[in-house]
Amino acid sequence: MDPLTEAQQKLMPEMTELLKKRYQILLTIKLEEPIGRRALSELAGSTEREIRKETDLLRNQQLVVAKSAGMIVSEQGVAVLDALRDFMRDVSGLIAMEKQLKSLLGISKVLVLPQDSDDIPAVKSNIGKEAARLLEAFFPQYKKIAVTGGSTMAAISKELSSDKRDSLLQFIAARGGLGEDVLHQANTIASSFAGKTGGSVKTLYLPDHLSEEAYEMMMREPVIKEMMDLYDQTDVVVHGIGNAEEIALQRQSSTEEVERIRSGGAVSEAFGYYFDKEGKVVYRIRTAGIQLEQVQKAPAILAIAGGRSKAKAILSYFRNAAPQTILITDEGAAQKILELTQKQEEI
Amino acid sequence: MDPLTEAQQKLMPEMTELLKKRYQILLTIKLEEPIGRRALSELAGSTEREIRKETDLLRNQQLVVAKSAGMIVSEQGVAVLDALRDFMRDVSGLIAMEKQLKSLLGISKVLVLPQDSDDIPAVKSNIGKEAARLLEAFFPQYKKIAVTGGSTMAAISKELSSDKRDSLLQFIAARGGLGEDVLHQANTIASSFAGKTGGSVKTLYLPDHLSEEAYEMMMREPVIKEMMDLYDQTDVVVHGIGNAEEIALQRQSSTEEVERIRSGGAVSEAFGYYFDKEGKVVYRIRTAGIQLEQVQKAPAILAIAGGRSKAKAILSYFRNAAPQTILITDEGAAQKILELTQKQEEI
DNA sequence: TTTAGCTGGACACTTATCGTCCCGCTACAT
DNA sequence: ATGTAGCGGGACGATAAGTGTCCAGCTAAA
Repeated sequence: MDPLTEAQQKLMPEMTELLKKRYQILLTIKLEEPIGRRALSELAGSTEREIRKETDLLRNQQLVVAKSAGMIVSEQGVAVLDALRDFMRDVSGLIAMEKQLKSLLGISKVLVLPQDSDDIPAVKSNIGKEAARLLEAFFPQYKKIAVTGGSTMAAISKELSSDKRDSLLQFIAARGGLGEDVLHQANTIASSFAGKTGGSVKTLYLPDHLSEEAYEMMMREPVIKEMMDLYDQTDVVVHGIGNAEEIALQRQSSTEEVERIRSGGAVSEAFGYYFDKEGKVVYRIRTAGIQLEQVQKAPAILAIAGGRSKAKAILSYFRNAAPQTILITDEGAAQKILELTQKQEEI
Repeated sequence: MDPLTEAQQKLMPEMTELLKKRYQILLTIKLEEPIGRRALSELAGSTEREIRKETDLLRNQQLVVAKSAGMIVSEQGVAVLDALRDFMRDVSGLIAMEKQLKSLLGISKVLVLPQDSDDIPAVKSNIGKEAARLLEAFFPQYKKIAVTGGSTMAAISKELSSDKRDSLLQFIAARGGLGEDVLHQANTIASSFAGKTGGSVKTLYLPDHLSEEAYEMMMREPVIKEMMDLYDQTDVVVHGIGNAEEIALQRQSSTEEVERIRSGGAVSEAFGYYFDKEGKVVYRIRTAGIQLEQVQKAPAILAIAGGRSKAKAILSYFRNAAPQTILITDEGAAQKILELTQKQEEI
């Protein structure tokens, strides 16, 4: 780190926290504009008064302007965000974390974003935005993109900029409809991606919890077979990583399933597979969808998960993840992962 | 200025003031160490509590350590001071001020130091220190140095580092003994300089307020004549600049003299000469000492004066000062000077 | 041995901050 | 056209933080 910055921090130790807080607020406003105090305080995870104090300051500094519909970031504000982006990543130690995680997880790229989405819901939007930027960078080269479901994936679709339209893009739902909220189903997300980018969409509608015979029969259907072939040609896989138990409960799985997941020691879940803490597959939901092998042979894989509560799941998943996988996460998760592994080393 | 710093300031406008304050306190401790809270609060011009709050912080940051004799700056603290020195000058706009003053006063070099010695007595020590560094840089080249009196000059002698000893140096009292405090007489200062540097000293003892005849007679004395010749060979002149009225009062001048000084519109004083606001000599104390012409033909001249109260005097003196003169002043004086000249331009 | 000056602790008091509610307004959806 | 949700700004008692001031105990120099 810059020796000047270090000296500043020595003389003003409160600077880092204060800068982080204000930067986060300004960033959140930018991501959600126009937004009011109350909504902002929800997203930032602080009280209305706190938000008010800081936004008053930001307004005085002419970084945001207050319109009747809410606050928006001024041109100057955007400039400040840009100027501080790398600095904030450095000063928070994010760059150092990325390096550590890269070697720890054995993958080529890790992106760690500020704060913790467990504390500050707005961090999810930022993760979504950066994931969207990364994904968009693949568009010229790769056209067949498989996407899963989940709120994390929804955040990405929100942040896809519509000025990168490309009608050749093909978004493929990586999984069939499951017992999840329809808004966060892979099918919904895939069509949302397509809508934002002007690409086409391939959805997969298969009810969850089929009997084995029904399942086998469906797999012989041409529409379904076509999807299975598409999975083989996938260029990019974009997926979230979940906590095994949470996901199992969300899906209203049968008690038998939950039992198998529990007894197998499942920690993480991704595209229908459950992994234990060694990264071994301990269970798989019997529904159509992309195969683990198909994911791993894709040229590019984006794995997205934030919040310290996901640390264990991330660690579990990356025990056997493909080396070309790119992880996009946040400070909270990254910190926790490094803590956990450090403890293990001590033992 | 660095765009990153600018962005930081936008997001944390209180940073500048806070940094300045803490930097100044740390610097003052360094200059006066070991020093206690009460003495420090006097020098810094703030309350004991304020000082205590900040020094507690500095101690927590391990920039200072508290010994029973007082606080001293740690190694880390010195590093912080060094790292921040140029930054503070930049962020306070001192560098910009120096440029403006250089062209305004028509001289080649101006050094502006932080804060205002009218508010913070410790600033004088800093001015003294920097003046000492500048003077020391001349030592290899120039050996004959004429010095005047005053508290400013005393501050320099305090800060002369004794590890630059040079027995060839010759310090010449630029003036005879005047009705001033003996501690701040040119003679005292000159011998103090000599003591610190290992050089020799030439003092000039002549009572103030001599009759004209006695004065003429003295001037024919060999000891005195020798001094007059030395003035001709002076390499460096180091002098302060005073407010005409203050100096006149300090010297317990006769009412006649004070009247002449007043009616002449004298604003500034330096080495016994009084200048009006156009820089014209309006009066000269009849005592032995260096001549204005002798000063102006010296290869190097250091003029030192700080505090906004000295702004008018500085401005007055530099109306006709030699272009090789170097001004060492502080933020308060510099700011006031620029304000004053800006007002004149508006009219 | 005395004394001056230092740190660290203590405490009442003032000041600023915070949580909370309300108001009038605007923009959008009905 | 009209209702309504959400906005910024104002206000104010409760509360926490900061401030001025003193004292005890200690150390080092005179």
